[in-house]
Formats: sequence, C-alpha cells, structure tokens
Amino acid sequence: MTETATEEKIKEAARIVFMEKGYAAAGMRDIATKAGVNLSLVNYYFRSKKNIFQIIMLEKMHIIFGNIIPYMVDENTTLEEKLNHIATVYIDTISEDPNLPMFVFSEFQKNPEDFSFLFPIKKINFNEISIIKQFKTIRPDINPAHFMLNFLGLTIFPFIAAHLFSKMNTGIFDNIQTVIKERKSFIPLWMKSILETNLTAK
Amino acid sequence: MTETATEEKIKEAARIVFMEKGYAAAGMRDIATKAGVNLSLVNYYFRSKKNIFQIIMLEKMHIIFGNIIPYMVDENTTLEEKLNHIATVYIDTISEDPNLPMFVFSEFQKNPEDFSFLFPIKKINFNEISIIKQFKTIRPDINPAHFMLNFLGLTIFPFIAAHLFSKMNTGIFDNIQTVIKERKSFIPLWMKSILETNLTAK
DNA sequence: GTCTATAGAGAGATAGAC
DNA sequence: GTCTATCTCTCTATAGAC
Repeated sequence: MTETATEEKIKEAARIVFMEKGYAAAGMRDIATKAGVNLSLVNYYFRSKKNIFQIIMLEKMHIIFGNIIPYMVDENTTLEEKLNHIATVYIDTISEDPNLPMFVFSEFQKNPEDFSFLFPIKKINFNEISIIKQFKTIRPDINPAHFMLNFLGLTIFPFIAAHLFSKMNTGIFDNIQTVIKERKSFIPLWMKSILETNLTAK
Repeated sequence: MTETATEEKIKEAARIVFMEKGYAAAGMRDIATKAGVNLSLVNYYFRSKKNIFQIIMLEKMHIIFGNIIPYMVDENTTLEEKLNHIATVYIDTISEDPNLPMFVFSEFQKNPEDFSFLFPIKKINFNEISIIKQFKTIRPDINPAHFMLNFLGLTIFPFIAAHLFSKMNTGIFDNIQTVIKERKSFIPLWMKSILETNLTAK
C-alpha cells in the first residue's frame, strides 16, 4: 500500500472525530489522541486541519452520492427497478455510517465555498439522466424535483432525525434502526403510490 | 417589556450567529459585533456562551415542535384534516427560518446531554396522541413510526437538503423554495396514497 | 518519521473604572 | 449598564533535536 500505517491511523481517527463533532469542534489534538500518535504527526502528514477535513469530506461525498448516481443514470433498468435497488443499497450503505447524511448536509451548509469545488456531480444535468427521463414520461405534469425530494426524503430523513427522535421517549421511535431497515421494501411501494397520485383532486 | 433593548439586541444577534455557524464555530465576539455592543455586555446579560446558546436552542425547539404537537393531539379533527393543516402551517413556519430543522437536529446530535433536559415534549407518549390513534385504526398492520417518518420526511427533508442540492447545478433544484411551497397541497395527497398502499404486494 | 517545546493567534470570561 | 484592559486557557502550526 502507498499509505503508511501511521497515515492511515490518523485518517481513520479523523473520520471518527470529524463525524462526531463536526469541523469546528474537532481538534487536531482529538485526532492525534484517538489515533494514538503525537500531535505534530497529524500536521506532518496532512499539513493543516482544513486539508485533512477536505480529504475526509471528499470521501464522504463519494459514499453519499457515488453509491446512488450510477443507478440513477443506468439506461437499462426500469424506474421500478431503480427505486427498489437504490432504496435497498442506500439504506444498507448509510446504516453502516448513520451520521453520514447529517454530516455532509450540515458541514456543507456551514461552509459552501470550501466544498463547491469537490463536486464530481456538479456537471450532471439531472434533466438528462435516466431516472428523471423515466419519471417525466410517467408524470410530465409534475416537477421532477418533487420526485427526488420524495424519494430521498423517505430514504434519508430517518437517519437525520434518528438521534433526536429516539431520545425523546415518544414510545414509537425506540428501535429506530430496525424500523429504518423495514423501509427498504416499503419505500419502493410507497413511491409507486405517490407516482400514481392524482394531484388535481380535492 | 421586561427585557432591555440591549439584551434583546444581543439575543437577536445570537440567534443569527448560532444559526449560521453552529455552536462550536460561533464566537462571543461575533455576537457582540453583530449586536453592535461591547463584548463584555454579552457576558453581563447572559453569563456564558453555553447559557445563551441553550436559551436560543429552547426557543428554536419550541418553534419546531410547538407548532406541530398541538395539531397532532387535537381530538376534534380527522386525520386528513391534521395532515392538511400541519403540512401547510409547518411549511409556512419553517420557510421563514429555513435552516431551523438542520440547526436543531445537528446541534442536538453533537451534544445530546446538553439538551435532553430541554424537552417539554419528553413526556408525550405518542401511542396515545390523536394522530397516532387515528393512524392505528386505519393501518394497525404498520408501525406508526413509519407514518411519522414519512410525513416529516416529505415535509422537513427538503429544507435540510436545499442548500446542497441547489448548489450542485442539477437543473431541477433551481427554485427550490418555490418547489417547497408547492408541496403544501401535494403532501397531504401523497400521504393519503401512502396510507392506502398495500405493503404485502410484490 | 517521530519526538519535545513553543510560537502566535484566538477563544471565553472577569476585574474594575466610570 | 457600559466601557477598557487583561487573565487564562486552548487552539493550530512549526522549529529543531533525534
């Protein structure tokens, strides 16, 4: 491997510390301690806090978007297959790192300038990717943004709300991680119903 | 009023600074400057950074939950009326302060211990509030957690994702604030479809 | 590559004059 | 109530010995 053991230990510690505390509250000392190395080694390998953070952020962006875009652009699957596949894969992926969505959305919001250059996704015109084209043939009357917000909201929001909801003793969010996994098979069916909903009613 | 003009100026500045930067990155000097007052006045009125933050957080918690719980517990409205009412009121309320959901979820996650005592909601047993009882009579086969996650996901997630999505040039999230407002009438209809979805199918 | 030691900037908080 | 000045601590980052 090209990375030394020390470098990888520091990177792994940085992943944990940044994900737990966010950029601002994370300290270089936290990272060094968690990695079991001397403070100055963190700077030796990564030069600055901002630099190591951007490396971690780029990794996380790839996980959160890189695992979803390829299925969205695939011209050889139906819309139903896409929804099935993405819901399943995505919930499994994020379940291994459940704070990922909050981390990415929240850190991006705080310093958009620092990350706008990180977009490999930046160039993608959603109007021309398969999943949106398929949606448009079924529902030309609805802005595809609604479709994406619905799908991602049903899939991702539970991870974002999990901490707060499970701590507020409501009696219904006690095994929220189990509930989230049930959603793998439910979300595609709910999305189908949403797709068929007549919005001019009432 | 019981609060002096200075105290209120500081509080308003604190609201803005904390919402923009989060607790960790916000500085007492930021707050003083934004309020147009001397640094030591912030400590004079609020004694510590943590203290003023908790005051703001409590306020924000009341906005995000206080505007929704009363409608959920109301025994005199149907489930359909609740969904209509909440979706509309909530989207209007949060639109005035669109970073509110991210702020509350994100700051809570980072320091749960600091805020667990802030719950006025803590004692509410969701299994006994009207909206959940109504849901259970319609769908006794589904965990009510799904119902709440669906409704709140459709309603709140767009606010959380808005920043990131609108900056990634997808071509479909350009007027996302307008899109979000359209959802006021759509969400109740989508929820109706979701409620009627047969989940044993396939 | 890894350590000790420290520079230099910035933070939260307070003492004390007015 | 409001100011100036400052204490004390902690942070990122680096210089320099090994």
